[in-house]
Amino acid sequence: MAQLKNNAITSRDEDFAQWYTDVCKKAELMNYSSVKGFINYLPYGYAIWEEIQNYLNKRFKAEGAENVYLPMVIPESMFAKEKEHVEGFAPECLVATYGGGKKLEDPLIIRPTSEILFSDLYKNILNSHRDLPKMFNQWCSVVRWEKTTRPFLRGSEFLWQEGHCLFETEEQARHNVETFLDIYDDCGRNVLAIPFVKGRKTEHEKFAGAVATYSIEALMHDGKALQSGTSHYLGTGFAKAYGIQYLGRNNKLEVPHQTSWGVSTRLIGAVIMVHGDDNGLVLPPYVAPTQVVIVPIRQKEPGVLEACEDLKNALLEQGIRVKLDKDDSKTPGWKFAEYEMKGIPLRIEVGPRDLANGQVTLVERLNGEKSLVTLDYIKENIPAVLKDIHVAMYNKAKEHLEHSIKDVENVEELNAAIADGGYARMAFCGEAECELKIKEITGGGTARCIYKDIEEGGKPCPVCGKPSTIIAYFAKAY
RNA sequence: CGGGACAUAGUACAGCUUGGUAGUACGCUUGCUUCGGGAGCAAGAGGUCGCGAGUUCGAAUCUCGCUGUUCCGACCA
Repeated sequence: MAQLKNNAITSRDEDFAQWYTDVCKKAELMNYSSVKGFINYLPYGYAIWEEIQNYLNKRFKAEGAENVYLPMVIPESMFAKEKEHVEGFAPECLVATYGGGKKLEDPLIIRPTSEILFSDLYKNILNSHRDLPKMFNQWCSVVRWEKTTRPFLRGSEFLWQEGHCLFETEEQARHNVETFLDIYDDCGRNVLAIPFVKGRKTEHEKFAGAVATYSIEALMHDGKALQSGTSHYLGTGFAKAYGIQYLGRNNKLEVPHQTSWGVSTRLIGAVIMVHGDDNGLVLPPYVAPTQVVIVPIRQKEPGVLEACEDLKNALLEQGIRVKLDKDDSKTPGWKFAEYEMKGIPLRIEVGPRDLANGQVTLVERLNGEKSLVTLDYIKENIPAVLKDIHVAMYNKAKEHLEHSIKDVENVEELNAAIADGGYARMAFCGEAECELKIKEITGGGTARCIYKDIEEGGKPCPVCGKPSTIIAYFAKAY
């Protein structure tokens, strides 16, 4: 383990991976549980997840999705029906084989995802075209027996939401896939201050059992991509395998078109790796569990705490998430460092010196800027300041993303671009074989998603020479 | 799943080579003084040295096995 002072973290540019782990631990987002590959989500980390949930739940419900909760286990016999799906997930399933001290005749698979259980549910409740569309979502955790785990990025168990919908027509289903991908994109733009590239996945990268997968892909500070959300058009494959049917407008049995979409606690990892710096976490204001922290200085002096409480109440009334730290066993300096580690967007320092002039000190986490402002200014302008910070963070991340994108035409250029970090756009035939070769040549570069389809007359694929059919974003990914 | 590193108090580490009383710093508790960038003094609490075998009169230290964490690959949200 790297040599660290007790409360210091590894420099971001010196060792990004270690920096990431340090931030997760020192900002008290998580710690390691005693179960291999499983983490404890600590209050501060979980609170970030709750902010994401709050935003998404509102958006989902506005689209007509309803929250449900289904069993966490799937009988093995039921699992086996959709062939591609099984092949994709079977290797990473955790299976319970004993119950009540007896060996189970039909072992229970801990859900790695719930397409099957939703299909089973829909089979039973769908009768008529009048029941459609059906849009169910569930917030839950899933288990995948990962070989390598990292906090929030890849865990044996992670928290997510999975929406599962049924539609009469392919068109409606495909529209739903787009709608929810856009909601995820909005969540990045409006809440996480993270810009994405988004698009369809290549055949090689798509979800096991899907007709088409779409994803949003973020760019981390170290130049690697992170798949941050997916939306799948499942076609009728699951419906057929699991016997979902309804009586259509024509009085004939029809098979519905299915979709599923999800984001996970991986988004927390994205926030850390997009915005964090050498002082720790930097949280975008709208996902920060605490947006403003008030630190009193010499709080026993008359008037200091009163002024703090007054400010706090004024901010609370405006719906701002504010914390007043009255713990006088910690010095202001300690608190400054602590709240910077935790990435709280704004800090207000309230001490007798400034207060005598009717002022307080306002400090921005993002750029460290300190300014002396009046109490009235605080009471009136914090929402605007938070918004400015959000915009600045989004723009900074967007500049990083856009600056990284390079258009390349052959494998040599692709290799160089990927070695530089960030995304490279290149036309190719879109076949899995070529993608695998590209991965080999570039030492791990994969097609993240498709930028554009080429209708006709594509240049020869740089790998196999067949006509190119797509232009894809390539990058190394987490 | 392969390759490397690591495992000693809540945290970060020393001690191991050459076996013989469990250490340091920070944190924690109590009290006082402090408070505008990780405070000072004083007195305390806190450990079956990851687990299991073996060698030995005696193991944190030597040997073997296991487990976990971490980094780099392969595989996947």
